[in-house]
Formats: sequence, structure tokens, C-alpha cells
Amino acid sequence: MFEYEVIKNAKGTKARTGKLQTPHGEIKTPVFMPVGTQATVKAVLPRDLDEAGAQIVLSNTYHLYMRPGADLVEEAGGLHSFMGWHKPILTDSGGFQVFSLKGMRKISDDGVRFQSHIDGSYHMFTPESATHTQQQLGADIIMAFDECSPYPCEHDKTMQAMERTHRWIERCIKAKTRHDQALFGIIQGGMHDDLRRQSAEFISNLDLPGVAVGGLSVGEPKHLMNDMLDIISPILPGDKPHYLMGVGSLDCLVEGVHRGIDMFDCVLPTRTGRMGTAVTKRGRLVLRNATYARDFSPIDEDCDCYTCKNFSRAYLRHLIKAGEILAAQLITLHNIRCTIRFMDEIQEAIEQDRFNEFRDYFWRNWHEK
RNA sequence: GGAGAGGUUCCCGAGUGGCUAAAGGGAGCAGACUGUAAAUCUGCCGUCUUCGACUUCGGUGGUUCGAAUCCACCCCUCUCCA
Repeated sequence: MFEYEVIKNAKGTKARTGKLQTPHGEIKTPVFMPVGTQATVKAVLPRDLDEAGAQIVLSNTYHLYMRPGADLVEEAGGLHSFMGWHKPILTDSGGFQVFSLKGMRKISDDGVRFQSHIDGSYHMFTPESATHTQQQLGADIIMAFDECSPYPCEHDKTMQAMERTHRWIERCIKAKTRHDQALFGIIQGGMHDDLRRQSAEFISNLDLPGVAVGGLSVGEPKHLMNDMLDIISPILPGDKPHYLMGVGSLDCLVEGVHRGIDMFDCVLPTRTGRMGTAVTKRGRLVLRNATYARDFSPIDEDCDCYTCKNFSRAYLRHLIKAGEILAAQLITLHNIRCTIRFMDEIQEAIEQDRFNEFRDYFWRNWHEK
């Protein structure tokens, strides 16, 4: 039901292409997964997502548990049919909310007690319950319930979180009863070399179909994230997919692929799109800014998305300034297409054994600080 | 012709003697955003090179140590009655 196969290992880099077989179809890697936290990629129709080349989307256990409830989704026939997306889905366990809803939760060895951000009610999440909920939701890939350390975080505290994450993954494995879902473990360890190494070894040695890297891109400088990936990448099992969680700016994507990452997810393209910022291969374009008021060219001349084929920067800026919902839709669509197409180009470069040239070329054109 | 109300910084709109370069909102400008509490949040928003200095509240004079705020006249809007 779930299989991963490496297609090509590029030379002079850890970059590789591969194929992931899931119950809802095949995924070619390296892949970018748009985020649809609440069973919807904000501002995008599933139809357009499909057309933009999305192979898989990510959704969120914590949010769907809180609303509308996992029972309801199950009753609807699972997440795929509930949200009308029939390609693969990955659900995050709610582990990230342990980090992001910092003020509204309490961690113990048993699990995490959350106070709902919606109505303030209290809810207990444990490795068992997170796994159970994800089974109800029915995604193709489900994630371990982990504790994501913030940045910065002392060695001691990071170690405790990492060890807890390790204990919890074993409980997730035990709790898992469905065989058509793939459970990925998550490496933690913050920005501490020894912990990262230790966690990478621990998670890699588990009998699981995929390995994820969590706790990165949480506010640390980018070079630190790359350092951590450098430490981890020799340890990661070559025959399993490597998933870097929460990373999605183009510069980070190339560098991640270069370090052997196969899967990425990120809210950046969708969130910044809604805020009026467009993603391009040269760096971001803050369309809201006055410079674009009379710029009648598309976001990117070379982009094949619906937005770029039909609308100018000036028009998009107008929509943003006017508070029109279409602005969010059009820019998000472009950002997703741009990011996905970027991954397609990466795949092509790897297959043609010119990934390093691709990477050099990318950095020569990248203007973001 | 008569009776009222009012003119405040780009706009709306508070402010009735010092704490006022002047509340609040809007607009404008900029920044942030990376397993989504986000169609969000933050900053700037009279001029000058910062501490600070300077010029502002329809106009002109005046009262006062001190005025957007009080007085006089003038200009202009709006409402009601003839």
C-alpha cells in the first residue's frame, strides 16, 4: 500500500528523486505539499490545487479535532471525501500546536493538555489519541505526536523534549491499528548537534516508512537550520522518504533538497499570498507596495499559472488595496503553482544530473536577503 | 430677509485657556510572516538632520505669562422659517 523508491541519486549532492506510492496515488519527490490546516487550503479550490500540480496536501489533527470533530469527518467518509480532495493527504499530529499554542497548553509525560483556541475548553492529546484521531481522519500519511522545542532552547530542556518525543513515537506505533496509513517519526533535538544526531539515529532505526525532521524553521537563522540538516542527513536511511516539516521558501527548498530532503510543507506561500506577497524564483514581490501601482506586467512573465496568464501586478495591487478576496485567491494560486513548479524543475535537474548547476543558478538570481 | 449650526493636521471627526503637533477612525506608506489561533499583526503618518527646533486648528486683529480653545470684525458652508 505504501512504498517509497529512489529513482535517481544525483552526483555531488544528496539530492535525489523518488516515487512514493500511497492509497490515493503516487507522489513524485522532491515534493512540496501545500498546507490545508482546516481541511482546506485557504483561498484555493481543490480543482485549482489539482490544476496547479499539487500532489498531496497537508491537514491538521488538532484543528479538525476541535472543529468539526474527528467523528464527523469519519462519518463523512474520511478527510478525502469530506474535503473533496482525492489525491494523497498527510495529517500533522497536532505536535506543532504544542509549540505554536504555547500559552494554551500544558505538557506532561502522558501528553498535552490543550485549551481550545476556539472556546477555551480543555482537551487532552496523547500519542494514543493523536494516532487514533488521525486514523479517524484517514490521511495517507500520519505523523507522530511530538514535542517541538522553541528557539532558542537550552540543551537540557531540548533533550527532555526530544526524549519525550522518542517515548511518544513508540506509543504512537503501538496505538496504530490501521494498515493503510503510513506513520512517520519525527526527529527533534533543537539546534544542538549531539541531540540532533541522537534523535536522527533513534528515529531512523524505527521500523517506519518515513522520517521527518521537526523543530526547524522555528525562528533560527537559516544557516543554523542547514547546519542541523548537515548533521542529520548522513544518518537518514536512504530507502525512506525524508520530510522536512514547515519549510517552504524557495531558497530553503533548494538547500533542503541538496541535503537529501524529499518532502516539504509550508504555510508560507499561502499565508504570504493572502497578505499580498508573491513568490518568484528571484525572491518575493510585495505586491502591496506602491512600486507596482502602474506595473502592468504579470508577477512572472515565465509563469504558467492562471494569475500570471491573465492579470497584472497593478491589478493585483488594486485588489489587495481594495480588500478584495480575489487578491488572496489569485496570489495564493500563483504562489502554490510557482513553488510546485520549482520542485518540478528541481526534479528535472536531478534527473539530468545538473542539480548543482541548478542550485548555483538559483542563488545567482535570488535577491532576498 | 429672519432663526440656528458650523469651519481642526490628506479625509471623517474629538478637543472649549497650559498636560495639544493636537484623541479616535479612515486613507496612505513600510515591515513581519516557514508542520496556519493569520483575508493577520506591527511601525510610521506637519516640516527639518537626532536630542531638539520650527510652522499649524477659515482670515485679521485683540485679551492673556500662555489661545485650536476667550473677545471683535470679516470670509465661507449647512439646516430651518419666510
